[in-house]
Amino acid sequence: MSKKSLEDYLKTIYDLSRNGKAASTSEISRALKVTPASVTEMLKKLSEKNYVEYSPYHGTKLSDNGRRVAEKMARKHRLLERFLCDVLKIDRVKVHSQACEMEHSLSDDAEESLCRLLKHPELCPDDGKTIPPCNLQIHSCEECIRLHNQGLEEVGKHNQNLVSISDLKAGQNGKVTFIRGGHNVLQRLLDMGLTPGTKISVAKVAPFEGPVEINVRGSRLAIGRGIASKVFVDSETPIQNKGDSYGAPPKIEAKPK
Amino acid sequence: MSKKSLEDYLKTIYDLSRNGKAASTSEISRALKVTPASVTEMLKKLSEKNYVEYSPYHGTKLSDNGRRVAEKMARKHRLLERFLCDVLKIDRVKVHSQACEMEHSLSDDAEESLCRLLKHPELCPDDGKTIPPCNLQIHSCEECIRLHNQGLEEVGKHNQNLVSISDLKAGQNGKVTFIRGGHNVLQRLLDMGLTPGTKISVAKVAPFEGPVEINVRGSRLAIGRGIASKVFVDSETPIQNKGDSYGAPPKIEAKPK
DNA sequence: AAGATTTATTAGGCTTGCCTAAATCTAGTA
DNA sequence: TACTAGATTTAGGCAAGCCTAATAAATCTT
Repeated sequence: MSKKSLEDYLKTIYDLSRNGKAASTSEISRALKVTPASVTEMLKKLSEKNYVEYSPYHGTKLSDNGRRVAEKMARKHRLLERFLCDVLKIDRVKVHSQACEMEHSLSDDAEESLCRLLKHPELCPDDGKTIPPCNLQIHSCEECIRLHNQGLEEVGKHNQNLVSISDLKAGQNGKVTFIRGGHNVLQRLLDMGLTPGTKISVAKVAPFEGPVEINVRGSRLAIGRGIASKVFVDSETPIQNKGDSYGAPPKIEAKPK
Repeated sequence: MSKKSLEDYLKTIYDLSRNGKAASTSEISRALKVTPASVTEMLKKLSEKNYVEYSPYHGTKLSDNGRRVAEKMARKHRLLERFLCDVLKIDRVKVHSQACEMEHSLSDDAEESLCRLLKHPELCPDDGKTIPPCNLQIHSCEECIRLHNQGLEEVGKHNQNLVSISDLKAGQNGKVTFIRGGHNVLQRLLDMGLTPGTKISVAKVAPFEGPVEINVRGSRLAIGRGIASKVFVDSETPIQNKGDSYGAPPKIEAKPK
């Protein structure tokens, strides 16, 4: 399977299953402009390689593995859009398709440099979706800049699926792992005791972009949605599985030749 | 034929035939890391589509058409190297391979913006080769900036194969069409009468990067190699055909089925 | 200038990702 | 619960780009 088609399929499934539901074959087919038959074929391969959980006739979801890849692509795509838009001043309507082309060939090195160049942006210019954080083994954008200034080229990578607190539902919990933003943000969070390593759980999520209430070290804390979106946790409870439309997915088996 | 393989083959042939000689099948095969058999197959297709002049057993050269594509790719590649190197500060040894990946997906829009962002660079950081000029219908980098500041998005494109005066051999001639550089360069050339539209011919080329003597409007002029490399002409005599290793290339015919 | 060596081409296959047409499953409706 | 429309999967094919092995042309040697 070529890198490009792997990435395209995973990205598509990622986008289609953001609501927690499994992506249907026909949705994928429409999004990628290939026939449903081709999609089925591909899903079997992706499932074999453990990128997706494919349940014939019932839809497809990403595995942790697949989500990792998809999130990486989403990050590269959105950073590229920002770059094309903010730096190269490309017409906003052309930005999306050009980023789609380039996302497959942007190296991880270039991705990180681009992130620093763009000052660690938060949102995609095209659709306002948040840009997933990097997978470097660091705890904040501050640290990224500091390490880079010190000339440390090689920074370890982790593979966690980080989720912003603002994307968590009430009841979910996790450990603070990454903070997006500079001095100010970092300082404010420090003051509230929300430093990397801290375990939190979400108590209540106010509707309409209102504040999020979280439990930290026994006490209750309300933080605005804005700042919550800058705090990423390594989630302990599986996210987005409540809209699950089937139980234990019947494993697909390779047909005998 | 996919865009990527088309571009890869043409770029390879372009690089291999810079000395004016036809590229051999085995050289291409080595460069692209595919077997000679695969190269032969591809050359037939490229020849059918008029990208190359393929003379079985005797080597391959780019057609004007093919050179245009190859030059475009070379430009994108080298601009990308500059960008990765100068702006993203990517390790110099990694820059070439990353640019190779990205060159196929960089749009023409982005190419031009990148050129402006990088201040119309002249040389590739990797190997010091010159970056081919853009194919916009303008006569200098000055004009590019001016038009862009006026917010004129759409500028016509021409399709000429521009060649730097410093790449011409004695006896070749052409019409000045594009000048790379800002005010200073433009002014100096203006003073010498070398403005866009002027016809020139090369009288003598001094060895070891020495000056180039050219005939302009009846008088003789010696200019340094440095400034000569900034003046591009639309060449009237076919360039690089003296090392020709075969006469009229026997046309390949499609075999009957 | 005739064989030996290198270089290039042809023939025949393989894999990937796509397609169309036919069969099969699911879900909604009577 | 049986039927049907729509969604999905299976079966069989095709084109692109690559490969290996066999053949043919060009070039080198003596």
